[in-house]
Amino acid sequence: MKTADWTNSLAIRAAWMSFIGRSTQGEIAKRLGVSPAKVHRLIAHAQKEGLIKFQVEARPAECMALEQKFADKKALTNCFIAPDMGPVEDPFYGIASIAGQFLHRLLQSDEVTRIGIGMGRTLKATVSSMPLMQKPELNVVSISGSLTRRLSANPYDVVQQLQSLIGAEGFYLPVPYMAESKEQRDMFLAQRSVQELLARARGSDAFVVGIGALHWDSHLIQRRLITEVEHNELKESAACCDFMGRFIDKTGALCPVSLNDKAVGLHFEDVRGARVVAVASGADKAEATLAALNTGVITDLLIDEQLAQELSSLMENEESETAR
Amino acid sequence: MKTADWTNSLAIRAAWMSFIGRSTQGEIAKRLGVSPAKVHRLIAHAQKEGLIKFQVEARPAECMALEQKFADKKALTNCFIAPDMGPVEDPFYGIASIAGQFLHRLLQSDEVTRIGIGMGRTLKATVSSMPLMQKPELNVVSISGSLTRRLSANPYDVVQQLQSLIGAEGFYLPVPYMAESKEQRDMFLAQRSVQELLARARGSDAFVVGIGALHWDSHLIQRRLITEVEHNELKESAACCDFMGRFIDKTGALCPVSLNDKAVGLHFEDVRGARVVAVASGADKAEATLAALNTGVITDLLIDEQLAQELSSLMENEESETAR
DNA sequence: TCGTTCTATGAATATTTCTTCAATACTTGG
DNA sequence: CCAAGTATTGAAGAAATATTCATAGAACGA
Repeated sequence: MKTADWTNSLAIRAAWMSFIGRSTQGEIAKRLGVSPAKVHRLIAHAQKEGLIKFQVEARPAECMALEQKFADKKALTNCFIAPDMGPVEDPFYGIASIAGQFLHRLLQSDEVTRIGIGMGRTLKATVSSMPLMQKPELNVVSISGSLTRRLSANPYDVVQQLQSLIGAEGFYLPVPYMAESKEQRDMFLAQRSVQELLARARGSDAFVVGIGALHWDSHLIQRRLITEVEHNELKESAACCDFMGRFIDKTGALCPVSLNDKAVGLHFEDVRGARVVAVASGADKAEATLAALNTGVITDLLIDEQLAQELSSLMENEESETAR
Repeated sequence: MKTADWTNSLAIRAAWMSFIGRSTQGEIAKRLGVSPAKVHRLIAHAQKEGLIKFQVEARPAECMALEQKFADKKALTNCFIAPDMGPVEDPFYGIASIAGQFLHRLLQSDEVTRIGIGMGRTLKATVSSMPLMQKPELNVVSISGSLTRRLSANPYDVVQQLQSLIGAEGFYLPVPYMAESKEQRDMFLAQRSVQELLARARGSDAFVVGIGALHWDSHLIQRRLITEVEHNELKESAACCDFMGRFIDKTGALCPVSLNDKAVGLHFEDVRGARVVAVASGADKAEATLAALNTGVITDLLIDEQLAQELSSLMENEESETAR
């Protein structure tokens, strides 16, 4: 056995003894014939490798109450809220953990043979926290262009990652998220290969999408996916959400902006009626999330508690406005 | 909110912050506004409630090598070996953890709508370590009598536990594991209800069974499921394994003992060809496990490393004998 | 072969987690 | 309403875990 293998094996064994067997590192050290410090390092190594997964099989009552509320008011099949954990190293880990589990279950079930995947940091983190699984017959397809306008690869693309995680086949859409113009979009859409990929995407059994907020620091701006001119146009309109590349107002209606003729990916109307899982996190996504929910296409909502809190109060306002 | 609910909610939140958020108990205490000692107690509480699950997504190379060997030599679909963790509080926890995960996956998949369940400590521990899941449409059926000869309930019966874990319907076989005599067995089998239950059991998509070793301290003797006379008869024969209530020798053939006309549950020939998952642990089960494997009905084997080691050397012997 | 650099190790130490203990609050039976 | 028992609490101390540091050993280039 090679040294690296042997070290790894030892690390895994130490991890088992520590987490499953609940032995102390001292006991493990004695049993394995190494120093306690080494045991600690072995376990730390195994953790960094992502070999060890924790799972808390419950959520605080406050979260569950909000889940119920959202599910009722917005007719959701499922709603899960990751508890707020204060300022931690990785702010996505909570939502990623809960969404990862959900997605894992969804993909295990034999209902899904083809899954359409969107983009975003939260989605990326979600897939990172999923346990290994084998489901080679699954099709993983991109539902939106996954390049920047400069045609460089988008670092938040998750198809690749999910594909290799489950040993499945992946289909990218090698076009930008947003075309430069309506004409350029039509040019992309005229391509046979793009048409085929979009048709394939449309035929998915389930979709997993992120929700984009519109702020100056949102990744659309930061990553130069849209120009400042386009952004100003958005600001003039009532747009508060980028949902699947379309810009909508808080009622979930499309806004009359030129950008709405530039997205290359699937339209949210293309997925209406299918299983649509939305994953989002951060209180600043509240308006956007409400807007996306109001399109009525989302069936499953996975968010963190901060967003949930904010969303809850926004929904209160929405109701009192409607009542008036 | 009631006090108990609130405490629980707090415990769950503390658990999230500790395990998912990786905060120290001190940080959590500050954030939650309680003393560090209380945080520790909250987390300990959540652990005792079984709300926190650990998972090590890998096994040492030594285990995987043995898994491969067994899968090849005995034509298994799956083989998993739980790493040895030395003397720990609960010696079943390792195998239970790995078998629980396996069973969880098996039941998630839509292949299984009815599952036949055997008996035993290892099986009991396995079900205990399974995560909560909802699958109310699943049928859980007992494949063997689950009472003692004195018709008291058997503490190792797992149907009840699995049933309530997944919110499914459970079917017991309200007869002893072993009848007192062939005649008594026939009397039980003549009962309409028993026939129906056995027919239902036979129709299962998958079976999960334990493997019984024959020692003086085995639970057959200890729990007075057989008499000393019967046991002596077994000793005269070459029997080394109780597999689904039938006594077989190391080649997997039925032994000519009167006890083999007394089991009330399904015969292993009834399940041949179906998915048969065997769970066993402990080096003293090695002969019995080899015997059970040699019947050729087992498709999936879940054992611990001690048993695997012993089984491996027994298989070496078996081969050299056959070669002769 | 030698020297340089980088990595891996265990002892020492700092930090965190867990347990004990004394004190207080909360039940419960009279 | 009171008293005795029981459960809960935080502080303090014990145990375990994590980090630092000095050193030894391997890997690489000359």
